[in-house]
This record gives sequence, structure tokens and C-alpha cells, in this order.
Amino acid sequence: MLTQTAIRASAPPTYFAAPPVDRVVNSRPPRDLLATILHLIGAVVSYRRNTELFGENEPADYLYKVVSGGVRTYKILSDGRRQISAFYLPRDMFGLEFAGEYSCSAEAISDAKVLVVNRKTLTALAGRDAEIARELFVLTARELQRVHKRVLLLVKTAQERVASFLVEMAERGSAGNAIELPMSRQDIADYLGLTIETVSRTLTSLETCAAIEVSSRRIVVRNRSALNRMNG
Amino acid sequence: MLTQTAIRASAPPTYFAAPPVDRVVNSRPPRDLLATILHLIGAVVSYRRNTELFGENEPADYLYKVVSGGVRTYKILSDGRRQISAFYLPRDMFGLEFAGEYSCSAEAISDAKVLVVNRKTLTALAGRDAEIARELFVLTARELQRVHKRVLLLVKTAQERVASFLVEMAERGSAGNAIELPMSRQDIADYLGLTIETVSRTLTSLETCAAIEVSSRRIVVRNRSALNRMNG
DNA sequence: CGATGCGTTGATAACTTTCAAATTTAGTGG
DNA sequence: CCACTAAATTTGAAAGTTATCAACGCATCG
Repeated sequence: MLTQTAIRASAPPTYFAAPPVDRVVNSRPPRDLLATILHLIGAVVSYRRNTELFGENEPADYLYKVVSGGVRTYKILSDGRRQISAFYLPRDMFGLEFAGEYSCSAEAISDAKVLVVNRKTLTALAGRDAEIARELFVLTARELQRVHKRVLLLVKTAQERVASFLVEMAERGSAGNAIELPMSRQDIADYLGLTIETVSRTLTSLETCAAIEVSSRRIVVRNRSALNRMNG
Repeated sequence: MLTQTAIRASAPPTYFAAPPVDRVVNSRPPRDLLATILHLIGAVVSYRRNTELFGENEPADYLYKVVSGGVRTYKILSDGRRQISAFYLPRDMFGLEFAGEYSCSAEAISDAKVLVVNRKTLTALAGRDAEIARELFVLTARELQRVHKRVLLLVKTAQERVASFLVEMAERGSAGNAIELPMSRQDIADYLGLTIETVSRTLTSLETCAAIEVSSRRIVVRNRSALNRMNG
């Protein structure tokens, strides 16, 4: 089903030598201290579409931040179904783990550039700088919120799920009313716990009732309040 | 639907004065430092069945730990549906929030005794003692894992959800194969994103196929491997 | 072209909800 | 302890929703 072996070989990312920590730590955080530091101690790695960044149960040695493109994290259920946990878009971070291993696999949904950060390095910095530790904690909290939102989404009807998904993507993309979906219908289906056919039909019906316009992966929201009303 | 006003009045819990922090912090953690500290700085409060501990969007001033009985946290969706986020049983903690407000409401599912801990006090301690901070972080991580598990559960069929739920409760209760459910069928339904009728029917069918025995809220697992097989 | 991947549409089957009613359980007062 | 009432749970039948199976359209690519 998946062709993710190729890139794996190129994955073990090199990262820069120890950064000028003290200077960074002692200066006032410019805007987003964590972001600055990540760029100092991380390396940008390119992944091609559908290639794997890491696999479930592998040692969680790295933390990631999307620079461009998109990434999906997912689990394969025992019966072969795939449940997508999250989509990560530019500026999103992922790969934060508390056990020593990744709890999901991660793949690029499009050609993507990703900042790869050694976890130990970052942890060490967090140990020295409370501000960094705090920002990491905030990230975790945000992740928790996101998952909670997902739970609420999954108890809804197909139409509500798709509508919620579109609203979410519109908010994250923030390109007015146009949404350029980076992921396939199958990805959306596996994210929403629906089949690809149901996603397709629901999009069509949303278009029929004039809430959106669909042309392949480009979606324009025509009636956002209607969408929001459908969110349940 | 809910009768939670009565207790609210009695809720604002008094907690003991500042504990002998230094002594505690400097000694070796006995077993579970956090548990010890919570009991020192917290107060046990009793809640009767179906009474509210806190409501969504209230200031999250307290942290809770179940002493006896059980607690449910939930949200009410815009259409009136209730989504239960989690059940908390003795020794479970809840009410950890990162924003200043609770993101769920909480009610006792049975008469319950709950250790109520002032959040500021605990946060102050965590600032002084890395061990406490670490344990709080672990709690958060565990919460995140739990929610992730829930997401996986919600994409499954009704039978898989109920089977998973029973397995989960059996593991947590750990009283051999007997499960004494503290919550109603409606609670279970709202937790699993099903209707009460579907939960009831599914239990009956699990009983018919000899996987479990049901007598009201007491459930005996007869064939755990069959249950596990159904988990998906 | 012909193959391949992706998305849409249709018909049917399976599953879950809804509505209604019967049955059991729990709580209360005598 | 029993009778009675309210609440909780189970069961049945019908309706609604989503999945499954199958076919088709439409691009891209060798």
C-alpha cells in the first residue's frame, strides 16, 4: 500500500554542532525563542511525497517542525485500517513524545521540507532555560487540545465531520475562503474515520447546497456560516 | 437533565495551610512523591452522585484526585448531545489545565470522595522541585496517550467500541474478570459516541456469544481473548 | 495509446439510530 | 420487609446513515 522505504535511508539527519547556547539563552527572546533555537540546532531535511519520516515504535530521537509541504501521522490498526492522527502544515511541530518511542508513523503528504531537531539537545536546553521548557509544555498542551477537538469531531455525523474539517483547514491555511488541500481524499477519509466515497459524496452535497465550491483539491468556502452550523 | 446545582454551593473547598514543604522536598521520595504531597496540601471533599465538581470555562483553580467513587468529565455539544471525555476512578487525577479555564465539566458518577488541590500551590511546589514538575508532566503525557487511545476507539464499530471499553475497565479495575461498572449505560453511550440502545444491544450480543456475562452493572469477562479480538 | 492513480457516482447491504413499549432495578414510605 | 413509584435498562420494528462493491471519468505518464 505504501512506498516509504526509499527515503528512510536518507533520513538519519545530520544536525549542526552544539549551538551558541549561552548567547541565545541570555538574550531577550526575540519573538519566538523556541522557533529561533530550533532553526539554530536543527537541520532542514527534504522528503518526497509519501515517504516516511519515522515509524511507530522507533526511538523518538528527533523532533520535527514543518517548513514547507505537509506531513501526516498515523497508525495502522490490526485489521489494516489506517487512522490518521493529524496533519501538520508549515510552522507546526510534531514528534513530541514522552515515552522513548514514536506512537505514530509519519509520512510526507506532499514534497516537504522539515526541520529536524535532536531531542536530547533540545531537552538539555530546556533543562537550562525555563522559557524553552515552558514553550515545549505549551506545545504539548496544544497537542492535547487538538486531540480533544478530534474526539469531539469523531462522534459527529459524516456531514459534520467534513464541515468541521473544512473549517479547520480554512482557519489553518488562512488564505481567505480558498482552501488548497494538500492531502488526498483517502487521507481525509482516514482522518475523519469515514470512507473515501462518503467524503466525496459529502463534498458534493455541500457543493449542491451552495456551502462550498469543489474543484479537485481546491475548495472555496461560499457560505461559512452554513458550514459552521453543520459543525454540530 | 442534570441536577448539579445543589453541591456547587458547598464546593469551594478549603485546603490546608502551606505544608511543611522543605521537609518533604528534601527527603527521598517515599514511593510516589506527588501522591504524598497532594495529600498534604489537598483537602478531601465529598460529592454526591450527579453533582458537579466544576463546570466548563470556570477558572481552573484546582486539581483533583479521586479517592473513592468515580467522576466523569464531559462537554455539551451545541445540539445538546453530551460527549463524555473520560471516566476517572480512584487514584486517577484530573483537572490539569493549561489554559486558565476548565475545558470540560466534571460530575460525580457515584458518591465520591475527591482530593482537591489548589493549583497555584502545586505549581509553586513544582517550580521548586523538578521531581514534582516531572510527575505533573508525566500525568499530562498520560492524559495525552489516553485521548489518543480514545480517538482510535471512536473510529471503530459499536461492537469494537464496547469490547474495548470493557477491556479498558477490566484493566483499570483489575478485580480479576469481574467488572463493577460505576457508570450508567447512558454514560457509557456518551463516552463511546453511541446510543444507549446500541450499548445495551451490544452487551446482550456479547453475552449471547459467551464473551461476557451481564447482570446490571456487574459484568464478568468469560472470554477475554474473544473480547480482545473484537477490539479491532 | 494503454496503464495507473485519483476521484466521483450508483446500487445495495450492513450498521446504527430513532421511536415506542416492555421489563427490570433502585429508592421510598408504610 | 413489602408495596409502590421513578429511573434505568432491554427489546422490537422501522427509518436513516454509512460502508461496500462496482463502474465510470479524468487526468498524468511512459
